[in-house]
Amino acid sequence: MHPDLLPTLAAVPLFANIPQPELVKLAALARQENYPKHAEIMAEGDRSSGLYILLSGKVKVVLRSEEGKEIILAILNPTEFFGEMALLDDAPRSADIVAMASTTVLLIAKQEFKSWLQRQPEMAFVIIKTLAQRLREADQKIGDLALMDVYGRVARTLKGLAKPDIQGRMVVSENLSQQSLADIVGASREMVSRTLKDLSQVGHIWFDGKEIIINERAERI
Amino acid sequence: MHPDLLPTLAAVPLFANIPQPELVKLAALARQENYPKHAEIMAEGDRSSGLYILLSGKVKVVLRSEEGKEIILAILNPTEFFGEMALLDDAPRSADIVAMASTTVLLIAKQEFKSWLQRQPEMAFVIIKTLAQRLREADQKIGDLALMDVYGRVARTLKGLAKPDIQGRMVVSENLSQQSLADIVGASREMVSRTLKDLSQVGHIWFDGKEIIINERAERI
DNA sequence: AAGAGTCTGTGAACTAGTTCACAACCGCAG
DNA sequence: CTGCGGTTGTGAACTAGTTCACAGACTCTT
Repeated sequence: MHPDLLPTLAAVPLFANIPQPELVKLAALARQENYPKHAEIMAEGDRSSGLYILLSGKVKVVLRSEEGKEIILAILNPTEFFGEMALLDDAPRSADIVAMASTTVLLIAKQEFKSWLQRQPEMAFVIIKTLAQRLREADQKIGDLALMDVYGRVARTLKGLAKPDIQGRMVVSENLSQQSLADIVGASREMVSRTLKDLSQVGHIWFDGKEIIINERAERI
Repeated sequence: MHPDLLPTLAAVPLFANIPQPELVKLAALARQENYPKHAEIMAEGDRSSGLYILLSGKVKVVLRSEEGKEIILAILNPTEFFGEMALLDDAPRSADIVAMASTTVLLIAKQEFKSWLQRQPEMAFVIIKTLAQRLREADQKIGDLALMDVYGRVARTLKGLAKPDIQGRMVVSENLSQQSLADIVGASREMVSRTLKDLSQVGHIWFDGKEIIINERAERI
């Protein structure tokens, strides 16, 4: 077991309210796995292997068409979990999980997790909240795809990805390629390129090296 | 209280495993409400009022753009519930609920529901499963919108709506207008009209009065 | 520092889907 | 039966977005 696993576990929202000694037991039972960039952590159609907790790195949840087009459903960061859905309803996975950087995950076996869920009803609530949150975001994305044009989707996505930096500016730092952004908004890479140009010409965004700064004063970016 | 409420309640999946006497208490606490066709049961931005259980009728969950375009996120039928999301995370509603026919709902107050959830952990599991199911469907819809053309989306949607009838044929009976179908797949009414024509010309579907029969033998409808 | 691979910008042709406009149709209230 | 609101079919013009093609910029690696 990795030495600093325990403090990391304590920071996972899913394990909030779980007493320290219990976490130690969990850490002993769980397995750590490492994946290089671009590795497929789970593939569509897989039967569930367990609950994954992202310890470091970054993963994307994607769907792919036969022609190779892909859409990113979500990007997950450390302390977030995935794999719970297939776990809970025993249906095969419906999306792929791909490492966007070198990442390590903690894998909790299905049975292990289920018995935990029974003993720690608090965890069930965290899961409910997370699922509700994700469903809300998914519904919004459906709305965006059906009701907005590419310009609007790109603008909204940037806003969603931005986090305040030290100077209080809203910054998208992710080091996100135009292709990834295109896969998030469901548009072609070229279209995203043109849209970013437009947005920066109107003054809604500007570039600082690899980062994108967002002008919050524009109400309708 | 409506006389045959109790048997109806017993059929609600959310209340599976809840002992009869408890259900009686619940029925006493809950309120019934009626809505005519087209009525807005909940509007976007509302604060949560409680958990709604659909007793009879049919509702749609929709998002609307400023220009009046709308996309149907889901259609709910009796025994299904809604309103749980705003309830659980206290965020304002993100979609509208509109009656598609004359409908009656059972409204359980927020506090009521929450204390139930505490006392009946079984209910939490049902909710988790339902949310997981809905999230799965939402993700699929995102994939459809981003990766398929209108033809594919209409075909898939029809398949999803179809239910086997007495003769074992897969039938969409819902009495669904082309406009509604268009709002489900995220396309224009005209496009749906043309697509249905195509699908029936190729022999993937055909019409029997108001019903649409789906040819299952076509693997790739 | 050179070369390979990846990412970005942009013009031009193309196409899926929208929008508009209108005729025909259906079902039902009076 | 008659008329009227909602639904459907279809042509034609238009447009947002895709696809293709290619040039330039950037960034690793060795």
